[in-house]
Amino acid sequence: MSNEAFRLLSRGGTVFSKSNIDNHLLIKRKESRQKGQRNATVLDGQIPSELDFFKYAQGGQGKRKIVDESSNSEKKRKVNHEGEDMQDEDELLASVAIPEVIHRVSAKGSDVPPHIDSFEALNTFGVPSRITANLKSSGYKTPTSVQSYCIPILLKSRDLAAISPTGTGKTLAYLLPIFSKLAAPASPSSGNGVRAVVVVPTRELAHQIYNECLKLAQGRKWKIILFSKATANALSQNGAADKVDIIISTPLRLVAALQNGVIDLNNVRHLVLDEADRMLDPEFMPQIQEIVNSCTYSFLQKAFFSATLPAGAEKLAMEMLNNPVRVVVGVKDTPLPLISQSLTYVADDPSKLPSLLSYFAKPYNPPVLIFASTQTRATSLAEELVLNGIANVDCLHAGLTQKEREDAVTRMRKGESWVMVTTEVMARGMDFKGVREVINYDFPTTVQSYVHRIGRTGRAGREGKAVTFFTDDDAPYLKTIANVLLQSGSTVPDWILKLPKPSKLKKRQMGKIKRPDVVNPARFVGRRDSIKKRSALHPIYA
DNA sequence: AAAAAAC
Repeated sequence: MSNEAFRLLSRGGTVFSKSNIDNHLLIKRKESRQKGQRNATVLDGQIPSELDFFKYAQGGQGKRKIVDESSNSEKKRKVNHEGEDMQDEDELLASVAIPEVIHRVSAKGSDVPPHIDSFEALNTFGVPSRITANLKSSGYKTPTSVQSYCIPILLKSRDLAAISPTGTGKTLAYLLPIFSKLAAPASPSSGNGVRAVVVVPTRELAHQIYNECLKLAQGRKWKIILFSKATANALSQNGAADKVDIIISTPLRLVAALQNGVIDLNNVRHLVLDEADRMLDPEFMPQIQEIVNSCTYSFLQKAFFSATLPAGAEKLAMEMLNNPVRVVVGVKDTPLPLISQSLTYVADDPSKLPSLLSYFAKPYNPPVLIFASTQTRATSLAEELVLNGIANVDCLHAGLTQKEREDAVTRMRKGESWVMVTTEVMARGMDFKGVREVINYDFPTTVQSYVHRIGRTGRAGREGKAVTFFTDDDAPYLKTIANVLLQSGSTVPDWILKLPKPSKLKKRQMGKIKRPDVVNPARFVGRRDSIKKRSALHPIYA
């Protein structure tokens, strides 16, 4: 069965009426409005519609269907029952600031440049007016904490390691200084070859950052490349690689281009590793090393960004940086307090599916993002949800074709996916502004994974909800994750906190626990061999 | 510790 057929099938039989969901949305919106009004220390944390990613998404024109329709029904409801004027719900929302968490910030290093309080202050740094104008037209008003500290540091050409929670605007914090320091699109005087490189762990994230670049690039002929096989090949044509300003790439893609001689990095002045701790993982490290070694420009600036940076990765990072400044926003390795988190006991693996179905039997806030531990389990879970009549279920993992992956992201950005089942590939960096709820169907194996996964909600000052299933098998790591919840202001049952510290042996045992390939083995008795990795839907339905 | 992701 094709992916499209999967989509069609998943549209059948809704468990919730549309109006149910709309009502739920309205309640949520009202709550946040009231919160905004009674909170005295509100900052200007609202998200202007111009800032919305949806309109930059491929094929994603305009706003998401669900939001539009809910605002229409709000309109009608008001006229019919309350006789109020017909002000659009989105205008109402825009006039109210969403409360923003005020973070503690630490900036350490020698001669740390002072932070800025407004984007206007960038004038004194010689930031081109075109850039500040683009900021304004894209709806950016006040810098977030990570932006106000990191932008001056990078503008002063310092190396930087920055740790800031999920959804706090790290991308702009490194892109704005790059555009500013490059000053103008590549010209004969700027040397030959690409001048700035951003390296990220997944293609989806690379694409998202590319879209963000396009916002800042408006009005000038910047040459920005989302690195792929095709764009790399295009560079091999006579001298094309010399007129490039910024490349966004995954590590292996870039290394392949280096080895093919398609590109050299001798003129790179700015190198950014986003999701730095992930990039310094053993599997990525050799490639990162090669990329760094290939950047031979004498005044190369390096900057590392992430929401998490375990001690080991931080040591590696600091050794790669030259007289760095270390900026920490909030508490390291801790989720945002805006995300209300809970742990749900589900006994064993077969009990998870019924638990999830009963979760969907109550009103919920779409879109929901669900994390599974493997590609086949993600596919299989998506199928089970479809077969159980959940509407607009989607699946995304790296076993799909490039096109299938891109289409899934587009549907998500357009609001067509109400339930997205995915793997670790979506855990980091992806900014789906509408995601209200994250469900960890399979228990995350590290604190970093937990923090990044649930960080797909509660972005840019919005509220979010995260539910994590755990079974008896997950016990060895339960306390570790429970402490993360506690640290960020969520509550945890007493008995979990009283658990003994897991022993090394127990942890080793947990590593050996093998979850079934599919979430409902009963459905696949005797047919397990037929499971193919590269398929959005199990062949049993084909 | 293991899966996923990277080509």
